[in-house]
Amino acid sequence: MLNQLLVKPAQRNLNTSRFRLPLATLTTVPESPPPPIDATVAKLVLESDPKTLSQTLSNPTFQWTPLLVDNILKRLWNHGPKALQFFKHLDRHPTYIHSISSFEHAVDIAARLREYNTAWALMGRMRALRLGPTPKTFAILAERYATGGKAHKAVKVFLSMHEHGCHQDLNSFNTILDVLCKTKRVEMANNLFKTLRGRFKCDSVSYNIMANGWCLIKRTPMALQVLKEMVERGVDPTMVTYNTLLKGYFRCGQLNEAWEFFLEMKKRKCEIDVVTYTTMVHGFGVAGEVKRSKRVFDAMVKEGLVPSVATYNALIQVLCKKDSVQNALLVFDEMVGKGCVPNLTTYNVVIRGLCHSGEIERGVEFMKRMEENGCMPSVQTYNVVIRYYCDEGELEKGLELFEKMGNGTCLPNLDTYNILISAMFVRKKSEDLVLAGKLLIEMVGRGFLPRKFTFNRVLNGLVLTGNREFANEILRMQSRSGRVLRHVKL
DNA sequence: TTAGGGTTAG
Repeated sequence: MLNQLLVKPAQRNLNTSRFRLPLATLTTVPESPPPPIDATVAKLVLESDPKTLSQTLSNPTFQWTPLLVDNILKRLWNHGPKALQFFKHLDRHPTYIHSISSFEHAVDIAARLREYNTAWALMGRMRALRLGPTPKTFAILAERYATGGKAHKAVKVFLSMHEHGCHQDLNSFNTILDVLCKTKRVEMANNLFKTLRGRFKCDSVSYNIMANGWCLIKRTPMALQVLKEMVERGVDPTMVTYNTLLKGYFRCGQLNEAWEFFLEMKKRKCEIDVVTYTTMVHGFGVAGEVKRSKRVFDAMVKEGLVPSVATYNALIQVLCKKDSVQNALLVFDEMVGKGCVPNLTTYNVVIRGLCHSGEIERGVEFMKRMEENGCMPSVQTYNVVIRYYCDEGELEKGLELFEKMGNGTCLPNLDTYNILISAMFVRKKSEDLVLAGKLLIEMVGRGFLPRKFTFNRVLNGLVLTGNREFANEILRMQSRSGRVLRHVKL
């Protein structure tokens, strides 16, 4: 098993005679069910040589459409460099022209890799083709700057929109406020809000975004202040405003205040909605008040409101965490019985619950079940199961799932690599450390930056297990990547 | 991709 993994990605899956066949032939291979075309092409891109990729993609067998290209980019999401390679090669195609949404995916991917120059170049190309950039393109770039720790750049992006041929309006202003708030730069958002709220004629959405921002950083009094201000300025609070504040109280562990606020909402004849109830079910439950959580759920049904998938998910998670998986599964069956279709989150919550109570195999069964029900396991699903396998010392089973991800349609992400690399230190075996090194190299190649801690840990591990040569190889890779993370002397 | 409720460890 380990040996298989040690093979470089390019050499993996060499049963690729299928690969060279035109796609028309591929569909006749008696394999059931045939993978969707975007999965096939994504795999082809992953395993092909960058030098010949253009030629491969020029094959007239491929019927490129914006939808197909978008789906391929989504599949390659967790292999940014390959995704961009694919996009750029196709950009040189003699007849096909990328759509706005494909460009926006590419901008997103480039900015996530912190290749901001590439992102700007793509936007320049959009403009040259008269496809944009659109307000959404700027929103994407701003969000990537903000999540990459460059909030000031995000604001600059917004302020410079008009210079790139894109008009600033209230929507784009609200978007930048939201981006800053969601990345916890609430003070910065507040400054921008105070400075420009007159110019953009802020509406309830703007105030709701700010209130939510303060709640996210647990400063509920400031959120109340926003509520007060909006009323003073003649902007009516909405259900979103109230639900935001309610959630804020729960986030701070202020259960009594949350309850009082809920009663106040009722007293003022607010049309308490399903979001209000979901917030309550979740809030009381995760605080350990399972009975109260269930009571709220029952009260909601009694009042004639229909629980949504999110409401069921909240209750199921609460039962998994604070009660028993058995009871959570009863609720799962109940929701299905009532015709409420479980979604990805439902399955992920149940699978985590099962794994946490030591029933990993049942969790894996649920993975099969979700697939049968047309809900494909996500990278989070895999990560949960892999993590619990590793915690239980079943590294091989975790690696088996990891292999399945690589072969199939759900590429591993940063978390997956971190989980597996950490697991490689448990047995203190030389071969495990070598595998950790291979994983480290692979993740860097896919555009994920390991933390310094991870780098040093792997290097130290390799040196201590006598793999000095390999440790040096990793160091060379590290210096090639232009980042000096080394704190270890070999 | 203009706002609020479900997945992220005890």
